[in-house]
Amino acid sequence: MKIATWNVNSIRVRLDQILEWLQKENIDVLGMQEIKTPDDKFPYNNFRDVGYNIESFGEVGFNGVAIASKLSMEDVKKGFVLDARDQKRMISCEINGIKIINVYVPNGKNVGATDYYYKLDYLAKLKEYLSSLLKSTNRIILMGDLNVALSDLDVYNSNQMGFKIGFTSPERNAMKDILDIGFFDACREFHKNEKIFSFWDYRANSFLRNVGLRVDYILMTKEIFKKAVFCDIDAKERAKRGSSDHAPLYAQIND
DNA sequence: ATGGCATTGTACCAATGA
Repeated sequence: MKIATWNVNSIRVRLDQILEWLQKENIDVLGMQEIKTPDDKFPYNNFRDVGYNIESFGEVGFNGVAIASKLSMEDVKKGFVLDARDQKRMISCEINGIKIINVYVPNGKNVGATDYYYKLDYLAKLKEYLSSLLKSTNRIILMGDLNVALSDLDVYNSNQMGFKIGFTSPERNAMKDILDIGFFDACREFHKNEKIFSFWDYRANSFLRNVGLRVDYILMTKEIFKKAVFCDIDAKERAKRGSSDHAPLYAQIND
């Protein structure tokens, strides 16, 4: 099974690029974030036409998540009590007996802002949710834009990042707490000691200068990770004209 | 130190992103 996650920054603008990539890479399951489209305007049929089941959980203007899957999705869940602002940030389903959770964690705006505490609260509640889930299954994949860079290897310049949003100690600790309850950071496991990024700002030629961050993840429980063959970031998609500011991540799991 | 760019809605600008 080939799984992927991509912060697409508008599903409507990126539709052709997404469909092309899905088919080229033969992706079975794709979690998307920042679709920026309410469900009544979601391009469902474009996905169905190329062989994907599609579920979305969107809202007007911002946020929004979706899952496209060639395999049938069971127990689709949209909206969780953990979101204090009731924004459209999480969708989950079960595919081949694996619980797949697709999440778009709040970015936090500025360190110390109310949005920052909303983000920390969200991460804490996400951990609680995953902890309770682990009592009933050890087959979980958590994918998405977690908006936190874990280590020095995940930022272009750790010296300049210490007090910036996405790299403060409380955020990184919240993320480590999630890993500590039993998740493997798949991309990092396959790229030890390597600077790898999944996001490059549109501004200041960031991509060409490789000024990036790794804030997108595929996390797997041990039960799933031991079947993983690779996990990588496809920066070629970020290089394309008119792309999202995030690149897709993809992983292969052999069953 | 700031803004740099792209997207959205209702729009000729403000809000959001990270």
